[in-house]
Amino acid sequence: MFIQIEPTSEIPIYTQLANQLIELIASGAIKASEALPSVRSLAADLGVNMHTVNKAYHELEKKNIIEIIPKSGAIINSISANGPTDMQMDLIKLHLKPLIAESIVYGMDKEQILSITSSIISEITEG
Amino acid sequence: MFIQIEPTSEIPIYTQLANQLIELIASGAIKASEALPSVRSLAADLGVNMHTVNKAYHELEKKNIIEIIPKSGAIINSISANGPTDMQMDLIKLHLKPLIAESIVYGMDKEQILSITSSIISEITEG
DNA sequence: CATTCTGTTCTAATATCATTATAACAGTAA
DNA sequence: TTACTGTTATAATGATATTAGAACAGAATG
Repeated sequence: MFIQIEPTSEIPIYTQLANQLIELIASGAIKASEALPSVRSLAADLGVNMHTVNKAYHELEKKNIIEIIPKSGAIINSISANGPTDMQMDLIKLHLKPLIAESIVYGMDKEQILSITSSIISEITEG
Repeated sequence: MFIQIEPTSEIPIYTQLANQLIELIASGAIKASEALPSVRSLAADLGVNMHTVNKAYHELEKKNIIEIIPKSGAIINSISANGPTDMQMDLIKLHLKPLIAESIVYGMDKEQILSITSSIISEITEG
């Protein structure tokens, strides 16, 4: 499990962790029905508190990305074949919009924005 | 100035404000060399504290989107003709990556992601 | 020149969030 | 039965976010 936490980042540790787990799933490095490490073991590996990891896992569960089985562990849900739900789509757009607006203000045009988006997708899916 | 603040949002007020100002600039609703309202008047309009607006303005100044002239006011910088600086580009990518990874996990493919990105750009630039 | 407006700075209080630390509990797996 | 699991509870600490009030000094305006 290749995860790197930066304790001094302005991004909360549990968010960094959730984001990196999402990237690992998106890349295929972790696959559906596989189990995530226990909150205690991952916390020990990363040098953070158990509750911090637990919080990250519950964030992923809220997004329907993993399923937490009480007193047992967490397993990864399969990637939706139907695409995102309306709610998922709305949240993605909500967070995407300010970033795109910022890109425009920085002087990027439509082609440039689509180009870096495309390159990030390749970066994730092709490693 | 069409700005809507949701006090109960999990997104801090100063971030909501900064984001909406960025969108107004990206859309052309506010143009370069125009002055932003004073922190006191905008705070009164929005029903928030002066310091909250001041914080939003300084966020925009850190991003080189506006220039704050001490004891005078804030004016909007012109959109960069050279495109983003390396630092600006890196930050955009850093924040874009987890969103794109999340989209992939939700079952979106490359074309769908590029499609909604394109639609958001149109939404911003064409109103 | 005097008034008003401006951002700046300071202190202060409150609320929320993030993180860590222990500890105990109850279900699961070996 | 033993070890491991997520759950829950309490507590403390530090950082943020927000509001409030006040004073200061430069800028704009009449």
